[in-house]
Amino acid sequence: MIAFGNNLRKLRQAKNLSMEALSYEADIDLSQVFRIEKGIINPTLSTLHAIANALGITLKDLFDY
Amino acid sequence: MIAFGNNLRKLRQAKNLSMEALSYEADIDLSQVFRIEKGIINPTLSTLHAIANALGITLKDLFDY
DNA sequence: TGGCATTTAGGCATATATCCCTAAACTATT
DNA sequence: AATAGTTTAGGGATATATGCCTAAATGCCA
Repeated sequence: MIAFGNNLRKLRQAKNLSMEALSYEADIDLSQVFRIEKGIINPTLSTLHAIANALGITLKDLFDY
Repeated sequence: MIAFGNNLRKLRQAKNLSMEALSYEADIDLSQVFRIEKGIINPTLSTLHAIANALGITLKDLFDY
């Protein structure tokens, strides 16, 4: 989960998105983005899907690390 | 979520595993496997990770559909 | 047809993901 | 130094994922 969070941060920063911008695009709460990147929580598939969409990538690519 | 469930069922059957066998290997409840394949619930990353491991594939491959 | 494995179904309790909130800490940039 | 943007942090309420249980329905093979 921590590995996934690190990868997400990398992907987000590569698109020059702030956590707030990503949370807006994905329609998930900023606190969730923070906790997911930190590996504090264990996101659900729907949240992962929303994040992938907001990043303009597929779920498959979200896990390509 | 339903699409993911259908794909999971395909992957599981391709390995000739029953839901019960997969639930045992992944150490998750049989009722969860059923509900995930049916798209009734929204699994967490840790559950998805356990399923991928039990299938002998990566998370990336679990979402390759 | 009978029995066995598998899938489908639902109820209940517990853990926790998610949302909404406030606010502090950190990082530029001026 | 001061302001603005961003990240980090945590508390509380609600929704729901998960585990455990029982049992019915379905499929399959002897």
